[in-house]
Amino acid sequence: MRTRANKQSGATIKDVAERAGVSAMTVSRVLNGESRVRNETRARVLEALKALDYRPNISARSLAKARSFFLGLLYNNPNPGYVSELLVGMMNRCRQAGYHLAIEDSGATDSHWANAVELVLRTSNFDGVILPPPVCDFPSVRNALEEMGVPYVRIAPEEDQKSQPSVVTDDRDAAERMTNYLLELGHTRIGFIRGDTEHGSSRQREAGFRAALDKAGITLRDDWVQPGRFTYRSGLVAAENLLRGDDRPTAIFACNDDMAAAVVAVANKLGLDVPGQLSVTGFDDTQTATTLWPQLTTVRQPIAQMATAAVDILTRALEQGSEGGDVEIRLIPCELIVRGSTAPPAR
Amino acid sequence: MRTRANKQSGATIKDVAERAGVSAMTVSRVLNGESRVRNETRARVLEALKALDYRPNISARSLAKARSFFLGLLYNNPNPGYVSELLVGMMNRCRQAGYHLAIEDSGATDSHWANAVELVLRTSNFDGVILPPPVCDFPSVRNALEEMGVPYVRIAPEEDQKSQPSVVTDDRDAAERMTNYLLELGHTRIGFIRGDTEHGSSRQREAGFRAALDKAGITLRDDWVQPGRFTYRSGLVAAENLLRGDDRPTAIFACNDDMAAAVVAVANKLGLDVPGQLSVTGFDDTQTATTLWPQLTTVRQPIAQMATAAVDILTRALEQGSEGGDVEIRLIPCELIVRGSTAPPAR
DNA sequence: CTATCCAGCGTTAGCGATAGCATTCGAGGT
DNA sequence: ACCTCGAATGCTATCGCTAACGCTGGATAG
Repeated sequence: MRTRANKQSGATIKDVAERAGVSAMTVSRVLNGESRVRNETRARVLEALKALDYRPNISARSLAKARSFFLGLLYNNPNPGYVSELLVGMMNRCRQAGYHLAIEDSGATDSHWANAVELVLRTSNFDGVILPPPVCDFPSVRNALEEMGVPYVRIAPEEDQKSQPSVVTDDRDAAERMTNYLLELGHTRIGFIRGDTEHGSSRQREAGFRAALDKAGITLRDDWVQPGRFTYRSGLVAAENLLRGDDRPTAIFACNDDMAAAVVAVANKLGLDVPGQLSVTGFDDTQTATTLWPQLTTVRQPIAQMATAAVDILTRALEQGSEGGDVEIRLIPCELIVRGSTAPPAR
Repeated sequence: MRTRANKQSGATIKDVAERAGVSAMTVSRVLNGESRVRNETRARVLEALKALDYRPNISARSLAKARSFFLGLLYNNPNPGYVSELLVGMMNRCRQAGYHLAIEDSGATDSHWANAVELVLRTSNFDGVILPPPVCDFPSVRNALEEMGVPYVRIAPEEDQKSQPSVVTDDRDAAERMTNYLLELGHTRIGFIRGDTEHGSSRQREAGFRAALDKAGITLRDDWVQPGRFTYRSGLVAAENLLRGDDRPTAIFACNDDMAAAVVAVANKLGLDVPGQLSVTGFDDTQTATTLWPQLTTVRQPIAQMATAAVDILTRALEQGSEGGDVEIRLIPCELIVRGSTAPPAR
């Protein structure tokens, strides 16, 4: 007889029942905090539970309940800081909700994912799946999930925001507020560095930036919008393009902190004082933002909050089953954080 | 009847068996690539499998096999880059080995962990657990695991390296090699910035550093060994202590890249050229090392390799069961990476 | 005083898969 | 022709737990 599963003690619900002088069903009821069990009976069961060091067999429970109590996180985010914060937030909430979190990754993008996802789901029985950016916008992944009938939440998706449960951010609005802040400081010559265009948030941020300039009646010069890929290195190139020559912007809005850091580096190399001669803003409020000197004015996304919200939405949907009412959407607003990298333009 | 578990298609092994005109047992055998099944039969089963879009129910399999096919990663590492790389490495290997990876965290340290770990294991049935640093050296965690009879591997543990399966690094040796490299460049005035003393690797690195100096017959000045906590900020303080005044070291060995970056920042502020007037070395070869200018000479730990090794060791031990032979220890050597932050001392 | 109801608990029947035999069937030995 | 043997496959009993329903006895209603 193989006792590997229950290791040493290996007390089953039956053993507990026997010791407490009740049926296994009653023990199960106590365990699940369920319905009516007399207090005295409950006490006896609890005593037996403790005495035998009972540990429920999750597989058996899952089988009977037709639920695995595992949520899957399908991620593919190259930003370790982001992922890390997300993970911690999710884990905490999962524990509270009685779920576990399993993670699956694949370095690939979009098309390669269909197979990976199918494979994963074929061998996992997740109750639900969480899709952070950019995976949340991969059609192949969403198709696979829908075909297999696996519930999922998306975090900060760009498309179809309303059709599926998701946690959405106001990237666009935050970018607009950030731009307004620069305008209020007196800047009119503002450069922009894009993020990876595969990320929806990247496009949102640009949209917000443009909207603010538009409303202020400022025309954006084409050569002041530079491509970037969220990496420090891409930021260097973009910054050099923006800052060479004398006819340069007095402020630069970079789509994330790493690229903003690159701007600061280039400015230093060119002998431009930040923020005296050049204001720089980032996005995300990662570690980089405060590691740098001067510290970056940036936009903070409450990542942990987004993580818990995602778990909440998903577990709630699972509890409700399919009768569940509306598609739940939760908006988590970003926060503008002003630090030392911005100032009024030199006159 | 609730079909929630198997969602739409919901074909069970029985359905497959029926369609293929065999017994469920035979299907199971095919699925597990097991023993003798006639080719023709196997083909029929495979066809049925595909036709019905069969997906095995992991819970049922786990129950019958007394194995969950889930490994738990208990982590508490504040370094997102490290964790992230670890995760990816583990996930890939887990997938290959037919396991899933579940993660559990708790912000707490040591003592607080006992409860957390117990709780986790009580509700999870992990087949085994992986302990990266610094959790691998928390006695409370190890005790809990041993009491519950859950197999585990440790990554880069400091204590009891031989008594339990683990993946070990040669931090000490690498630190010695790095120091020798500085000595060979001609440095004799070398400062050192410690890491978090809770991490075993931190102590190992210091030991290696001291050993190299010893062998070279160089006496280390007490005030040239500064405390640090692996953070950029702690590096700033340490660097200022080391570099103020004229009687300063010509090289600084920082226990990780972030602190080395801080040293470079302080040097720049003081107008010291790196590497002309000051050589700086880091450890870990994180993103920081190459983001900086000049790029850091550092030590690279093959984290992904350590991750896969850990999974390998654990799964192998699980397959073997308890008869398994020796405790498996795998050494993953570090690599010295020379970049631009080091040079011979100015004369 | 009897019918009704429900809290409190037990019984039964699976959930979907696999282990451990039992069974079948054809090949080869004597 | 009978027996042995092993490859290929089926049968049955779990694995540990819970849903669904059934039974009991006392409180309540009429």
